Amino acid sequence: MELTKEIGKALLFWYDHNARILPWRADKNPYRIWVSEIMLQQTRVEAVKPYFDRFMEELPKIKDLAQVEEQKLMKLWEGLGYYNRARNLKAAAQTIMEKYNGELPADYEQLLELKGIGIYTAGAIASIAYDIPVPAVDGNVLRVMARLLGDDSDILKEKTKKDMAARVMEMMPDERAGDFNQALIELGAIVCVPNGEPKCCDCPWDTVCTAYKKDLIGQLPVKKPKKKRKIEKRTVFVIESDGMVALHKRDENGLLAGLWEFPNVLGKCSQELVEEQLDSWGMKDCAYEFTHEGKHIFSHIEWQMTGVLVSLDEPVASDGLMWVEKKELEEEYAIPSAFEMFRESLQSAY
DNA sequence: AACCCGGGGGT
DNA sequence: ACCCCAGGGTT
Repeated sequence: MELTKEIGKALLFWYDHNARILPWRADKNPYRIWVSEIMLQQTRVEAVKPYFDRFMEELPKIKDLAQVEEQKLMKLWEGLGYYNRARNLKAAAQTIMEKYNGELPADYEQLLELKGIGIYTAGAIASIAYDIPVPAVDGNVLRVMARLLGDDSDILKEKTKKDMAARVMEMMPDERAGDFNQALIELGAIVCVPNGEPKCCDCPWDTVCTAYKKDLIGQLPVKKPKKKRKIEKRTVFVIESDGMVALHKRDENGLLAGLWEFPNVLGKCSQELVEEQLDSWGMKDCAYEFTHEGKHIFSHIEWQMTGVLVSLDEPVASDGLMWVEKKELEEEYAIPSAFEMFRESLQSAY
């Protein structure tokens, strides 16, 4: 089907009357737009909101981000997931200080070279912050375009993304590239939704949408199915003594890299295995109790966890364990959400 | 191209 | 249980 600038303008008109008011839409500050785009990667608007303002308040300038301590950075990101996004953000900030005089470059190719900025994000920043006419094709746009065109290509394929980007450019108005890209995304987020019935009656494209006309909305877009999650059983130890708790720093590579956790081991431990493990930490014959079972679901792994609460008369120095005050734990140490449920057994330990 | 990387909300 | 989300990096 033929896509025209007129179709694009109709969407822009709709956006002008329906755009949500969001913290990062208050102005066109490139730094704010950059941070918001990174936070929004694979993350819903509602999840980002509480993090964004706090982040900008703590690190108002790119220079602040370039100099922030790792520990503080992780604490600001705690619970948001995909923690390498934050590390890449800092690395890119340092590059910007060194190479670009502290200013985010107004150039698609230069943006693309920065860590954590891929094809989508480079397009989003270039268009939204600088009104450079480039596409910004995310999951929303792919869904909207597949339906608009009645296209059953696998939207996860790189070729499909490239083709769709070219089709987007056919509609892009001569001005307001950023608003147009955001309009496409906005349409996908609040009208042409993925779960449940899309609100086609509210869509500015109801008269041109191929999927709507041919009643294919339920069958588009096409995505290759993903593989199943693996299940991992773990035993998690909440070890406390005198207002302090033992933490372990995760490996710098892999899942939840470099974050803090309650010490834990693979597998569901029997009493014997629990005592063996405590023994290896030099906590022989101490009081402990099994607390609760819980699960945490990641994209590709499911943790089924068993909690063990250990109360010691005094902290014991053990290899790989670090004792911290409970207050420090809350204010300084970033602990991923998977362990959230075990914080409560810490409360009840007093 | 396939895999890894979080967490939460909707159905 | 399964879907998806303002994706990017690594292999």
